[in-house]
Amino acid sequence: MSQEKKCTRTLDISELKTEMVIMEWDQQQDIQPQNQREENGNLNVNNGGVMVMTDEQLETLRKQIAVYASLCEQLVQMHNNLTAQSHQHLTLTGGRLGNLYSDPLMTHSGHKISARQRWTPTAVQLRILERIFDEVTGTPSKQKIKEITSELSQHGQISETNVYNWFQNRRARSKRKQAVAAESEVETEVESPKTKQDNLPVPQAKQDACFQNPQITSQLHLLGGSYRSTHGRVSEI
Amino acid sequence: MSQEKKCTRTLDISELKTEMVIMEWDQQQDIQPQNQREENGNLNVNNGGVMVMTDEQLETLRKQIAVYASLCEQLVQMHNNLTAQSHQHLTLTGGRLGNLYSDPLMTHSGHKISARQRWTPTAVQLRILERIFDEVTGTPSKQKIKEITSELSQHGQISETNVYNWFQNRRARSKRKQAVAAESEVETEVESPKTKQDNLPVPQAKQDACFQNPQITSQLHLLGGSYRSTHGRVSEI
DNA sequence: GCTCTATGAATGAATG
DNA sequence: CATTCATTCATAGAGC
Repeated sequence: MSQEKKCTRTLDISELKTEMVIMEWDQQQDIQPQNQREENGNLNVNNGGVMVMTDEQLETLRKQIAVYASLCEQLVQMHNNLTAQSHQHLTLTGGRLGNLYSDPLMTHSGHKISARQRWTPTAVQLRILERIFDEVTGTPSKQKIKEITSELSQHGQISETNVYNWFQNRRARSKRKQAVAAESEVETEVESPKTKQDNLPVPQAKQDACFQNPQITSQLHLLGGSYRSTHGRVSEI
Repeated sequence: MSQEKKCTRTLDISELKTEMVIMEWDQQQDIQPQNQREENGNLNVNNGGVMVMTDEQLETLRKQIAVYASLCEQLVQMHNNLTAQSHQHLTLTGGRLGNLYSDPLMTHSGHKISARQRWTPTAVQLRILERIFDEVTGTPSKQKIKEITSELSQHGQISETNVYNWFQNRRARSKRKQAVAAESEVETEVESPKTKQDNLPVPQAKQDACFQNPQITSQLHLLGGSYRSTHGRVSEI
């Protein structure tokens, strides 16, 4: 990465921040336009299928949309700056959200490269899973799995097996992580005299000891993602 | 190294993260129905300027916001993937839902502790690993891993996880190499050389509607660029 | 410096 | 559950 690009990025982010602040204001209006259900007292819908709201509320909605639009624009801009050299660019076409459902991969020369086969939790699903994971001890029962699956299916393709596997893996890896963590805890107490490089001229040798700490390491992987920058490969959402 | 530069960016993004949490509240409505917000009185009040709109119109607004919100989330994820340094990650967490997220590793005053660095075996370590790899068939037991780690630590920073991963990868790739080699023998006779991206025989994706809100999934495809649904995990403190 | 590749690491799924 | 396998993601370095 070049120096210039970094500078640019920082700038973009700062601007983004500005917009977000506006959103906070919006949010303080405590309007819930997103709410799909006609909650009691939330929206006043009369018999004619007509909904009544104040100018102020409408204005809030509009502002929120504007903020999001602006946000998206800037995020896209940011992305383009980041990938300015050789990667693909994003485009936000007009205010209208077009329906470009085409997957570039699929449309290229009929060469179908398949999308991934294995399930990948969406951000939302993952959040929910993590929450449940913290709440519950042990692997959820069969019934519980069903419920969770049901809930998660609202946010993307998922099966009970996925959920089951996820909990199995999550538990196992959480456990192992702890074990290793405890291990390094002991190691840190005993200062090993030979831990440093008695071994010489390897330039890479200087490393922050922190990266060896499993606790930290796991947390470093905050949000993984599957974004393939090389070859411009794409797959579905 | 470029630690300072990363640090700078961390500052900006950490703040942005905070704002993003707020941004997300829209989406949370469907996910966390049990979370009660103070909705009463907000939309019913019509003192003075009263706005009347149909359900349809309202729905349009809602959708638009939802689309943008989702877009933003996706964009943020893309950003994370592009700037994959761990502490540059933006995070969208259900902050308003009692899921109080705080990154213990990152003081929001902007001082990062460490960046992720991946382990790189030294020449000596590699030689030892290769030797052991040839000696042993299959995966070394945990005990064995410990021993190896211990030995290798004489020659540089290393953790058991590193060793474990190394063997996993080494074995997997050795295997794959053989398979590909055998395959290409047959291939060369009949067909032109295949790229190594050519695997994954399963044709069409069955996870098209994999993103959270089904009604807006198609619109998310408006992004002409390459990205796909992400997987990832939230730090568990 | 920009791209490409080898490879460390993460993780869904499978197996015992 | 404990391990292992398979696949993919991300990146440090090599090469142009």
